[in-house]
Amino acid sequence: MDETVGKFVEMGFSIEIDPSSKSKLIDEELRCGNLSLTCYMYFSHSECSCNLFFSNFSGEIASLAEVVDFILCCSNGTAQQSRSNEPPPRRRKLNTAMPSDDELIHLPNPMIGFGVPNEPGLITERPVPIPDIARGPPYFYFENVAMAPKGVWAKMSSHLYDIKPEFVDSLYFSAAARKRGYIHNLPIKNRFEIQPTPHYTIEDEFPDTKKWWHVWDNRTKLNCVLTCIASAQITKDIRERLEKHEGDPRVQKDVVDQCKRWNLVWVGKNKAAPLEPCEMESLLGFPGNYTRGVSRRDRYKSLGNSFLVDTVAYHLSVLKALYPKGVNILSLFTGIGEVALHRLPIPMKLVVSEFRDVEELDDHKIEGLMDQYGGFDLVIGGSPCNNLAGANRVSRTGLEGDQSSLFYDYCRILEAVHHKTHKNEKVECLLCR
DNA sequence: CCGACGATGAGCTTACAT
DNA sequence: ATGTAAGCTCATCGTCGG
Repeated sequence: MDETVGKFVEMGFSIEIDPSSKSKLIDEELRCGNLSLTCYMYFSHSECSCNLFFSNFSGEIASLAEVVDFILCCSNGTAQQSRSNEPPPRRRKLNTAMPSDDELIHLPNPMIGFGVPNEPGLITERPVPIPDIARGPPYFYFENVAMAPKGVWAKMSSHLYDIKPEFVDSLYFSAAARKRGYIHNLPIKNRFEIQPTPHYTIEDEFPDTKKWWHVWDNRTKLNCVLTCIASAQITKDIRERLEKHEGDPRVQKDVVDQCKRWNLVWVGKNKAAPLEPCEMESLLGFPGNYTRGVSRRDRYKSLGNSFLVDTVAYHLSVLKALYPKGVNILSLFTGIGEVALHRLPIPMKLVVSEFRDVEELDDHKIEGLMDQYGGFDLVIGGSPCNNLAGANRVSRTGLEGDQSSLFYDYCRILEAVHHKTHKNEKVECLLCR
């Protein structure tokens, strides 16, 4: 690794490697005349190795010929980095360091992670143990969409101590599906459900819908709650079609498809409507009117971006025995982890959350907060899924996307907390002696 | 400016048939 | 083993009326 970097330095590139970071992606654009390559270096702390990738101007993996041309051009001494005066050309981000087939992470079926209440398949030992370096405290809990583009979960795992993700569909904790992956270093023994237990079917969750529910609509679970809902026009069209073509099985199938597409429930005669914000709150395990105070549209948006409280609380429930006096929490990207903890009930000594911008939370600030409050027991957060989510037609650009790349800030902050925690431990040990 | 609406598929999975 | 079909998804953008 050092040799490779050394050669680049000889060629006139200044590639900075942060020695405090154990795992890092360096994305540097190199230019030479009219040639342009992007260099990706990816460090894996599990393998203590460095992988080097190049992409060409189009964002594809550069051919050997392109790399050779570039190096020859550079050796004439005309190489420069793009940070100079002129703006860099627009380029697509490369999906870097795609793992090979045997490294890809496949989604389990059924999607129950290490087990869920009321279902067989519960295990209390991880099939792949947590590496020593990642053993808590500090504990961490990271969340994102399960069905991310290929290779994303393998990469996120490699940046989080190679801990294998736990994929859980929250339909085992509610009346709606929600397929999510969680990377965490929590114990998995002696988890427990929070009370009261949730409603597991649409009928139990929304009893008023039962009398309007058509027999040919055999859904018992809703689909994943998204950030947008159907317009009133769709409800109107469904009603008109059903009244016009009563009993037509083809129309009925189309209607059910629409209901699945837009997550509609039957709230009147032939009236299929989207959920109200307060109904979504209940479905996701939040207190009533939790998101009240902003526009309806914004409520839907934040609810679509939420955790499912009962799922998260089930995973976090093991903290109750570990921290009977309360948990110091650093919450990133979202304040929803706190709700899950409120419902446990685990006493919370502190929650630091809702940072306007995680990028502003640098190592210095983290150390200051930890000195001030006595460290963090749990770092919880779900990084932005915008560029990973299947519903995104415009910019599903992967982990390096504009929003989703904030994942690396989660890693950075976690690493800083980790580092500081262990540094303090050492001081304590010396004092003990 | 704010909020509601409609148009905009791909990428990945599983299930099933061949 | 391989092909085919069906199903699902923490969304974004421009427009338009208030």
